[in-house]
Amino acid sequence: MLNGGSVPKRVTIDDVARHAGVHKATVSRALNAHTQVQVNAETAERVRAAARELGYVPNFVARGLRLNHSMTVGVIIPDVANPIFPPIMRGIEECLQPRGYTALLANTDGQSAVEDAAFHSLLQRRVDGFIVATGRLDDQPVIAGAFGDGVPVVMVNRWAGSAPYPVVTADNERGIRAAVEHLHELGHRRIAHLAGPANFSTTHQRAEAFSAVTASMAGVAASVVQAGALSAEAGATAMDELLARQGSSRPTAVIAANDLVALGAIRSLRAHGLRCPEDVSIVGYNDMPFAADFWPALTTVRIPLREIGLQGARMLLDAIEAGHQEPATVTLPVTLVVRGSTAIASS
Amino acid sequence: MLNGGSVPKRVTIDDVARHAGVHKATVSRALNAHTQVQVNAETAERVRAAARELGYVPNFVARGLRLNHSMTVGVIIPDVANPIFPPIMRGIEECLQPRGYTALLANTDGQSAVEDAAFHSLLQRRVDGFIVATGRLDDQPVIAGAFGDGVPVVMVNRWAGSAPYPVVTADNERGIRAAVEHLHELGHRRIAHLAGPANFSTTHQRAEAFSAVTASMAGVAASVVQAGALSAEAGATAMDELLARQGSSRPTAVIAANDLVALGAIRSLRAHGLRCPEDVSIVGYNDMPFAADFWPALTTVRIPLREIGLQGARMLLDAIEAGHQEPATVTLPVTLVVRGSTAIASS
DNA sequence: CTGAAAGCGCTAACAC
DNA sequence: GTGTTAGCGCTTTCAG
Repeated sequence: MLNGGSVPKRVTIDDVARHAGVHKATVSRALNAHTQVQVNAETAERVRAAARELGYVPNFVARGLRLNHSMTVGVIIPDVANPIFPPIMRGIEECLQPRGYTALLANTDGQSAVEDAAFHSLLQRRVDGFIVATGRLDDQPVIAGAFGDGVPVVMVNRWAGSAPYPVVTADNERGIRAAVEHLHELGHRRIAHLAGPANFSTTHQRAEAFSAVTASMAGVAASVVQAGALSAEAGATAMDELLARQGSSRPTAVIAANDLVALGAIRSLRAHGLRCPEDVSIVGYNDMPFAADFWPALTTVRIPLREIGLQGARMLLDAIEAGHQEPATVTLPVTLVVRGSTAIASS
Repeated sequence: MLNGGSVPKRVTIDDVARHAGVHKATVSRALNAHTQVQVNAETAERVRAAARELGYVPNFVARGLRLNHSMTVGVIIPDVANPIFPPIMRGIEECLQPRGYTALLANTDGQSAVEDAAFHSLLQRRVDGFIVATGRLDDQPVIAGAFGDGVPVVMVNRWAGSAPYPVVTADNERGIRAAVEHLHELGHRRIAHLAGPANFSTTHQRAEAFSAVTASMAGVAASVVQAGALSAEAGATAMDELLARQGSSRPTAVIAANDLVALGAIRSLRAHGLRCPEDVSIVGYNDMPFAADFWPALTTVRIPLREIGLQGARMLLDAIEAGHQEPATVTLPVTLVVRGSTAIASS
């Protein structure tokens, strides 16, 4: 049996004090970089030695209670298993770790109830701030409520409709424009958009941009079909619908709301005996990990996932440390990555 | 400006007590499911009303300090962006959340120094236990040291050499056996293994199993080449080496240490003008997300990632709540998933 | 430069 | 059924 029943009592600052023959206040001062100067060099050394010998591990929760912070931030995402989030989280961690913070993670599966519960749970744990990736344009009263609690929040990737939080996102308008222009240059004139849910800021903007950009191009016939979700299944269904409805004036190219939807569209094409890119070109969005290993390798708009996380975390920590935050919006640049799923229009 | 400079003072249990006209101890009792019975029903209702009106959020860190637990577990993984970990984390969360725990996440990139720092940082935050996925067969003194601290640890997927911790993993021997038998049935007689690092328990076992299984099969010529890491790049390099070295007696099938290595092997094949599966069959390991969307769709050994996380978390929480743990090993079953990357041997 | 004392927000004896 | 008291482990005035 490991740890047979009784946990060995953890060593506290008092133990170290006793062992070094000083008062615990002196130990505290000696061990904190900030206050180290206040204590005699050799006393400090004696304290450090005592701490080492006893295997002292400072208790951050006690310290946090006293100092009113937890050095902890809550990260709320829909689903770690959605491939765009891991890179964002890496970016977040990259910023947090050297600054002494750690992330408390919560998945919500996009369900409001779970989201509220997670938010509340993290609030109870006194996280110093939130990074939320579950923004929806329709109301999110609970998240919006953090505003009143004075806990800083930054939105990443998507933003919320109601709450005036800072957000770091990528440039949807330019991404879509690049995709449309790429297809246009390849000779495509009938282009469709497999749009994502209208209550995500990202997919909403992409759909708007698609309409705006195609409307301004002479000779381009644009159509939009709605995908019910940002999944391959929904993408396949939407593509089925497009293929059924269009008859002879079928589009020769489609821009999907994201890579998962694009993946579904490719499956649908295959199921209909059509080839990508020979019969229909497809462009995705996000450049999710392994997008280059699909068949065909996906042409897609790359968004700087890691950078979004990094900047979001940086903005949050700055706000935490400053004690207030400004509702800034930072929009990061995107780039079109041309691979095998787009080709010259055949018809 | 949001939260203009001064954070609104958080409401405490004392505020609620004052507002409800009772003592804070009564508030505590009224609000804790456990002790609710001790208080008069209408007093309790008055307290709840007061809490609601004031927007009281219990402070878990204060409570944790008093109760000596944090309702928090540390999850140490090499890299969230490695596709096998998100499903494991989902499994972990699935168990943690309903039981009131939340996960503190740390990535280590497989570097011992980072790992030690993460471990220490989580220890300072007084996590109630650890789930570690970074096991290595060679020594990990810091992780092993947790043993002495009396903090429960469970290893998931990989295990460590030195520390006697419980572990939940998948059956490597059977997985490799299934892969070899599948290839044998397809007529392959020259089979190679692209082995992973020998200091991971998983890839070590797979390599051992490969040798054992092929040795017991008449007429099978087996060879092993070492991949330097579990990445597509390392897989491609290893495959290059295999292709260069084998000359005319080139293997007709290869079993990779994992899907990433398999992906690299496929790229190498393509670079050499060889086709998969027509010229060489490839089987991966893990059935990582999107393995079915690669080209060709990967035949691979599926390991129950989510289940590994789920069970690992369950074992940990049980140990935390019991106050001690037994060094159990649970080995979960695997299944071979046959897709497009394996075919009948052509030569 | 160091010690004494107070208190962060909470819960658990212990009274009554 | 409810109030009083003490104290979890730490940092920070305030004295000296």
